[in-house]
Amino acid sequence: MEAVSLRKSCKGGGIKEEKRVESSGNEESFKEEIVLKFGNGRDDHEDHNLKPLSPNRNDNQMSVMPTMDRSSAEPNSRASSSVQKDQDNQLESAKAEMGEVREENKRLRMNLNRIIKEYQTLQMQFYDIARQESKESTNTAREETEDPDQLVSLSLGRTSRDSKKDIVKPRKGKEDIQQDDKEGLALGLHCDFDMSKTRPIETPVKPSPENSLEMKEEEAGEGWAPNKVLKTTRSEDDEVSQQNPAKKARVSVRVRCDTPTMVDGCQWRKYGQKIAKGNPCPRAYYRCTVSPSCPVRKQVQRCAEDTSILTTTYEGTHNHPLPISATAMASTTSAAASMLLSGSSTSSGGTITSATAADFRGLNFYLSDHSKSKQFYLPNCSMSSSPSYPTITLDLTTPTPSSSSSSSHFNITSSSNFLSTPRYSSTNLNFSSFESNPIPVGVLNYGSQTYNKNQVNSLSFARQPQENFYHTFMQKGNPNPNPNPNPPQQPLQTDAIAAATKAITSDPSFQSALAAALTSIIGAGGSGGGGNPGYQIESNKVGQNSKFGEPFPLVSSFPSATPNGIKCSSSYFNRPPSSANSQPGSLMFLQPALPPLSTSEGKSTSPSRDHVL
DNA sequence: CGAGTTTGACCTGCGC
DNA sequence: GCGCAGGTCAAACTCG
Repeated sequence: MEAVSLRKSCKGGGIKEEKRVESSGNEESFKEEIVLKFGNGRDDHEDHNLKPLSPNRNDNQMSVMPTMDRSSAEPNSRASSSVQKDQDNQLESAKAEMGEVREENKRLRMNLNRIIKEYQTLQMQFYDIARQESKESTNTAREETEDPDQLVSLSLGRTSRDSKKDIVKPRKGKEDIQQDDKEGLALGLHCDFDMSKTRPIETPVKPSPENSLEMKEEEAGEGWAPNKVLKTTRSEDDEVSQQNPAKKARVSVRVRCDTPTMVDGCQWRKYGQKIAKGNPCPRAYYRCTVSPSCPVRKQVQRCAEDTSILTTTYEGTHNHPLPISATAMASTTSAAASMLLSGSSTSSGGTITSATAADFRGLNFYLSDHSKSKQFYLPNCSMSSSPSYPTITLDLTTPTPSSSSSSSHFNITSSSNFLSTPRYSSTNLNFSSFESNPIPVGVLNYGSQTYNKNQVNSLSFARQPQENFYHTFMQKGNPNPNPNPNPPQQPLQTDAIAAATKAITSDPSFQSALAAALTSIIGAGGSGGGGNPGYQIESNKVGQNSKFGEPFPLVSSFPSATPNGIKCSSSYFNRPPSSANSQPGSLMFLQPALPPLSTSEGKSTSPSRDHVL
């Protein structure tokens, strides 16, 4: 996909040429794209990245051009010379594009900085308001500030209790977290609350300036009218949903696995099963049983046309502490949900919503308007989603033949629908083909603090220069400059990096979503084959065996290089610590700071993890 | 025997 | 108002 656009500009190739390039050499093309995207600030990195990668592209060209020459009936000698020229032209145009990308990155960075500042300002303002409110309701405040469990509670949405706590919780939590024993976990989670403090989405009763703004946008834009939610919610969720329309955001995770359900670290009890229309495969309904009052539910259904694809839809907010293994998924879904809502409700400018497909290049970010189409974007999975709920889908399956991303491996595609102010939207993150792409396992570093167990890699989403971020990945993923060390592996890495970079610079809230998603991918890729079949998806009962009373590791480690793919992307979520025996790298599941569910304030100020962490 | 699953009935929202 | 479909309930059943 990216290769197409690049070669277009370089060679002015026709459609036929583009198609060939895309089909035969997109992996190398992705490398090239990554270089362009990441080589934005420092020449040394640019050079380092470009030089070893250029041969790849040339090799790719060599493999492609003869075919094209044959089609144009040119002699071989002329063909080779033209290939040389093409290569030179490509180099030049690539350099030119690098410059453009550099400029773009600068702009994005400036935007990001500005957003961070705005966020900080608004946060301060909100804290002042919150303190005033907390004085008025000191009783409730004391109660809830004394609840330590809230520090590790993840939210897909917000509950009324959460909101109170959010308001009450003083800012200190953000600093305390860094000294917390459970740093890795608490960090993101706490940031989540920090975000929620600045984005009190569930207080229609007590409208603050932010809230009123949000409500306006929701009603006008997304149509997240509270009335509608009130209608659709039922007894258990009434308390929550009445106050929080965003509570109903759903996150679907599509994984390819053969087991009945995927293990996400949480404890579920099946309470129903139904044959949904259009899909002969029954949909199973599960309820979180970690806490009796936990309102979180999930639906599990196999894809009708590809029964190996399992779609798990999460809905609701955990009102209890989560084990690490569960927070991995919870953070992913939460991040995705937050991204969905912030993205779908964001009016414009500087965020992912304004990014065009061309901007994202390797990224595919699908948003479908459920008010118009009730189906997910993937034609091979027709699981319908309620039009009442915005749904984001993390697609962890291999790309389908009909997928527009062809063989891209990390796709977050922005469709025009995204820009069309959908009433109810569905977002799709397509992290494809990681089965065959064991990514180097790194440590996700969401801020200035590195939560690094084995000090193998440092994958920074916050303050590390992108060049380092990329370079680290490249070193790990492709230590050998050999043009074809392991073709299937590289694209995912580079694509993921490109995706991360672009997304991060585009939208801080998306940063969290992407970070969590990357975490998933990395873990999945690393935990796959390599003689660890036990890491593959487990049955529900197996998952239940990991009782929550047992200690959960703070750090989950995975083999960094596994030749074989995995069958279920979520396998790592419940992976026992003992299984991390052969890890050259390790992965710590940090909780990305998730702006809980979007508000207009969050949109305009785009809370940044950089700031929080 | 307790916990979890199955499954038919029931409830609710929505479109016509 | 009616029918459809999604979602939930709860008694019966299964399993360890």
